[in-house]
Amino acid sequence: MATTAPNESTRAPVTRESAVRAAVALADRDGLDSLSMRKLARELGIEAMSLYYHVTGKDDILDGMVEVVVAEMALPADGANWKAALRDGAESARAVLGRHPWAISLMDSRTTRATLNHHNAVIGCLRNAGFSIGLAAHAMSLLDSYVHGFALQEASLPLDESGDIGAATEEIMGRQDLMAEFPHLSEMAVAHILQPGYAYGNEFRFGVRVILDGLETALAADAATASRGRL
Amino acid sequence: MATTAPNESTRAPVTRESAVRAAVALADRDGLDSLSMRKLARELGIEAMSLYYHVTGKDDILDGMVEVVVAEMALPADGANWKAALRDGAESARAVLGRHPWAISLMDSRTTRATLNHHNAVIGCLRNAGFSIGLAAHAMSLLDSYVHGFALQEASLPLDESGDIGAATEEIMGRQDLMAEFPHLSEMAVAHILQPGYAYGNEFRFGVRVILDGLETALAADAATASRGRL
DNA sequence: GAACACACCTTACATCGTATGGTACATTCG
DNA sequence: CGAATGTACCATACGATGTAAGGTGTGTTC
Repeated sequence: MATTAPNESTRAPVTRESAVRAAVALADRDGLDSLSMRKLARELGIEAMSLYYHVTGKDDILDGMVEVVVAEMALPADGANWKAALRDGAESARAVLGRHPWAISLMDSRTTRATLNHHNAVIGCLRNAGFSIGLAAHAMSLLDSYVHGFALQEASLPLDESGDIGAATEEIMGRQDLMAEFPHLSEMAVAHILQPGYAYGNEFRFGVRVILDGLETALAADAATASRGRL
Repeated sequence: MATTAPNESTRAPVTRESAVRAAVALADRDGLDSLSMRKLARELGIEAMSLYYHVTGKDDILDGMVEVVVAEMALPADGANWKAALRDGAESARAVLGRHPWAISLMDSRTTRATLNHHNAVIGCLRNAGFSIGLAAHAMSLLDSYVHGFALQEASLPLDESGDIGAATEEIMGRQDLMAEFPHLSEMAVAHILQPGYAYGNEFRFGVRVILDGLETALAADAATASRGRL
C-alpha cells in the first residue's frame, strides 16, 4: 500500500484524483466524520493548505468522492431482460454502498455527472422495456428509494465485524423491561433474527423481487390501458 | 412565538425537554449542520455550557430530537385492514420526515425507545394480519427502507419553497451539453417533470401501493405453502 | 445559620474549514 | 544567460465547534 506518506523528497505530486482517492480510503476506514482536511493532507504527505492547490475546498472533495462511488456501481445492462438488468444494478449499488456507507446521504445531496449518468441509464433500460415516461419515473423513484433506504438501514445496523447482528440484539433483549414493553419485537428477535444463518442483507433480495414483480404488473396494466385507448 | 430568549430575569428554567424542542425548531429552520450548542443556548437565553446541566452532551440532544420526531409519526392502527393501516402509517412517516428532513439519517443511526415502539407496532400489525415472523421481517424491512429512502431523496431534491422542482431541472436542462449526454434524462425532464402539476411527492403513493400489493401476494403465497404443508 | 442542591456562568483547549500571503524549484522566454 | 512565469507546496491566523474544569449566586432544608 502506498497510501501513507512516502519519503517526501521522492513523492509524486498530489493531484485532485489522488486526493479524492485517499479521502475515500480514509472515509472507508474511519468514517466520514473523521475526514478532515488536515488528516487527509497528512495521509498524502503534505500540509492541509496545500490541498487547496488541487481542490477548491472540502465540498469539492466530497463531490469527487461521490463520483468515485457512483462509478463503482454497475449500470443496468441493456438487453431483453429488464428485470434481471435492474436487479443486478440494484445488487451492485447495494454492494457498493455497503463498502462505502458514508456515501449514502452524500449521494442524495449532491448532483454529479456520475449520478446523472446512472439515472439516464436506468431510464433508458425502462424505456427500452416499454415503460412510459411517467411509469419510468415512478419505477426509478421506487427502486432508487428502496436501494438507498436499505443501504441506510443496513449501514446503521450494529453489526459486528462478521456481519452478524446477533450480539447487539442480544444486548437489547437482555433487558427484561424492553422485552416486556415490545413483545412483538422480542419475538422477532428470539425466533428469527437470533437464529443461526440469519443475515439482514438477505432481506434485500426479497424487497427487490417484490418491487420488480410489482413494476412488471404495473407495466402490463399500463400497456393494456394504452392499447385499449388505441382501439 | 416564545422561542427566542425572553427577559432573563423572568425566564422559566430550561429543561432537557425545552432544550430538545428548541433544537428541533432550530434544525427545522436552519438545518442540522448549523445546530450548535452555542446557538441552541443563545436561543434558550443561556450560555452554551449551561446546557450541560440538563443534557449529557450533544448526542443526548440528538437522541431527544429523534424521539420527538418518531413520536410525531402515527402508529399503524390495528384492525382488519392491514394494508390501509400500513399505508397511513407510511404516509404519516413520510409527512413527518418531510417536516424534519434532518431526522432521516439521524433516525437510522440511533436506537431510541420511540423507534423500538414504532417497530413493535408495525410487527404487531403484520402478525395480526397473518404474516409469519419471517415474512413480517421482510415486510417491515422493505416498507421502512422505502419510506426512509424516499424521504431522503425528497429531502435532497432542489425544491423551491413552493415544492416545485421545475426551477432546478430547468437550470440543468438549460445546459445543452448535458441534454446531449443524457438524452433519457432530458426527455423525462421536459416531457414529464416540467409539466404543470408534477410533484415528486406523488411518486410516493405509487411506491407504497406497489409494495403493499406485493406484500399481499407474498402473504397469500406464504399461506398457501403453509396450508399445503399441513395436509 | 450552615449545608446543600439547583441553574447558571467563565475560561480554556483541541480541532475544524479556510483566507491570506508566503517560498522553493522548474520551465519558458526575450 | 537572466528574468518572468507557473507549479506545488508551506506557515500563520481567524472564527467556528464540542466540551472539560472549575466557579457563582440564589433558593430550600435541617
